[in-house]
Amino acid sequence: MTSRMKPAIDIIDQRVRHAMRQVTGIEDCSAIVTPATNAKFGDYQANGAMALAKKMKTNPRKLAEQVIEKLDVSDVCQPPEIAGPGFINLRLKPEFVIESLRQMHSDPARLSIPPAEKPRKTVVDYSSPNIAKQMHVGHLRSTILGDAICRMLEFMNHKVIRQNHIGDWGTQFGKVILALWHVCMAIDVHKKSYFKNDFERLQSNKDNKNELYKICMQIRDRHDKDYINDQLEEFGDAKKYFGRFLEKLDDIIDEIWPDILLAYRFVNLLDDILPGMGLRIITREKKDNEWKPVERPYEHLTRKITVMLQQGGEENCQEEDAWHSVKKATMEHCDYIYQLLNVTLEHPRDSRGESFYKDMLAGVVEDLQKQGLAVDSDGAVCVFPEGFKNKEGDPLPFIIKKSDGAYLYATTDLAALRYRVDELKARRIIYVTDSRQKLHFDMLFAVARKAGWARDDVELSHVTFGSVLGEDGTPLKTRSGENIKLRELLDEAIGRARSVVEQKNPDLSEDQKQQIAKAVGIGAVKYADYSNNRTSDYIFSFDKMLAMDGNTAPYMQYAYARIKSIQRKAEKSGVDVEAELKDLTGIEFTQPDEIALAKYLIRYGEAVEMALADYRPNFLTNYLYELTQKFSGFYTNCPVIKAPPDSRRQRLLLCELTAGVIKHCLRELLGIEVVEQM
RNA sequence: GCGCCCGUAGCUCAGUUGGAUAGAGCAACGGAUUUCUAAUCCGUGGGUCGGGGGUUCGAAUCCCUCCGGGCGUGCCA
Repeated sequence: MTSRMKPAIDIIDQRVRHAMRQVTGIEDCSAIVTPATNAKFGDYQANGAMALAKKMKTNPRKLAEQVIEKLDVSDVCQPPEIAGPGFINLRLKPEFVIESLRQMHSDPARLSIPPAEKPRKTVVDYSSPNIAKQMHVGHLRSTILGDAICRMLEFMNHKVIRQNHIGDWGTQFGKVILALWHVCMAIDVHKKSYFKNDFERLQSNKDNKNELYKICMQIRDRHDKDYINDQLEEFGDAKKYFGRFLEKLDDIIDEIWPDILLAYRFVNLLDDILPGMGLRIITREKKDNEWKPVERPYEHLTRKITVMLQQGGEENCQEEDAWHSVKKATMEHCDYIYQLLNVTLEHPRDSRGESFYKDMLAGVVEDLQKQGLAVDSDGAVCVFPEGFKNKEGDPLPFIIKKSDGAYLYATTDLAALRYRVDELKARRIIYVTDSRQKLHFDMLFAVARKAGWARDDVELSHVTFGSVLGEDGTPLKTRSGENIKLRELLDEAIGRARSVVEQKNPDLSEDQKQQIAKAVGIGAVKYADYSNNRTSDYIFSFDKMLAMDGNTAPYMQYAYARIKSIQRKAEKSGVDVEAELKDLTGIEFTQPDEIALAKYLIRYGEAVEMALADYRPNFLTNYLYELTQKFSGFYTNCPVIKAPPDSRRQRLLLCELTAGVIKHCLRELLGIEVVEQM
């Protein structure tokens, strides 16, 4: 039976608080226990007496003296000391440190970290790629940050429900369908990929308005002709070619996938350019049960398709299959990236895209109207939550239905939130998106609270993060201004790691080299992200993240590999490491490097706690970095294999636990692989 | 205009409800290798914590103000 103890800092905090309560009679005293700022003050310090003395207007030093009289920490620390204006300094007892190490050793799965006392069912909403787009750097942070949060929560025994809120509904829905139609026309009618040519022409003329107008007019003319050509009167919209094309789509989609991606970008680009040009396009609308050709502004086309689809109905049902095909192909790509990144997100298990909520959207709007929270405003349906103002100082709207009848992400997010609370029984919902969406989530939460869809027993939090920047300090893009594909970025990381392995350790087998390159390359990208404070932007640099010095994945992996090497060598020289660590009595650390490492090892639980409290993995990486630095000092000054048996045994223990912590933190909590040699 | 975030060493960044002398890495300079992986370690220099004011035993941290930057701000997500 293994016993698990709270981190020392929590034990001390509790005891000091108790003592403060006894002295002052005040219930909620705050002990403010932190790691000592300087080793000469001990291991921990309690600053709470000073803060409390201020509140009570008494002498802080005297209060501190009264507190330590009542303070019983004799099982954990040496007698406390008071310093300066009223710091209470605490030094861990060697026996406590050694006992803690023993417990960690006897509990390799948890390293003696107790699970949460009150597990909470938690929904984590993260990654959220878009349909018909390849994942790019913009998805990196949400995906891996969300993954680390899920891993940490699960480690602490919370029930986690991952929700990949895929962007598969809304405006881009119409764009995808239009893009598919272009691909169909290109293949079946024109027998050539005209949109590729058009796309390039539009791009290369982006500063020449006259030329753009001419190109758009040509595109419009072809579109009109194709559109009329694609009609079958008795069936309605786009049936002659497009209908047949959709029937075979599933079989050919892999082959034409690059075309679909390009056509999608073509439609997007066109949508950016068209407004203000006044070009009109032929389409049809059903009036009195009869289809009538009508002219509409070209730029309204994708929106029109979107609305048709959101309205559903028999006439609009042909796209359903197309939709599934595109989604399937997109998610296969995403799954590949997830596997490469080693994140615990799987399609379809964790997917619940925007489209999942489509039938709940009307109900969301209705219910808010019934409650009197949603009102008409300029033709749109809006909620005006308290405390939000626009530039004129007027109430800021949370728009849940557009004037053209379409729903927005506000509506979808409300429906999703309601579903998560009512159906998934979430008691905490964590949204991992970039900080630019802060206002949206603040308003979302305000509306959900006001509507009674999230009560006080449900915690809502928006975990924000900054942008990934290029070396020039602007958002990371290719030279031509496009988002960098995640796939390409990761491949390059692996390639760079590979060449380092090749250089440093050419004798390894092909398999080993590739395995190390992958672990190091992917690990480097993820670790670099984790080690930055999530709220700030950071500059992406392969050279820095793959450096062997400093707070990088390779440095941690190297430390781990060195320990493994020691253990292998020890075995080779006839030491049975496991047997040696069976009996852990009579240990006594004498070397400063041993003591520093031992004391730092037992603080792993503290680091996990801090990282989870604020969803900041950089606390974990900071801890790992300090741990490995302390290990390096130990490694340099304390030989293991050549040490006398008693000394060797306790040094092997430190090695074993250091490796255990590195591996657990990297692999279990951050999803970064370790390697036995590198 | 208003709101949110940010400004820490030449560069990239940490800094745990306000705590003792503000820390790393890179770059620069100087050392260490017959030694368990030198993909390493040790040392040196480098700071008006954007400026100013305030709160107090004590401020990079909290408040005010100014300067500089990023993002957001009614029908994208």
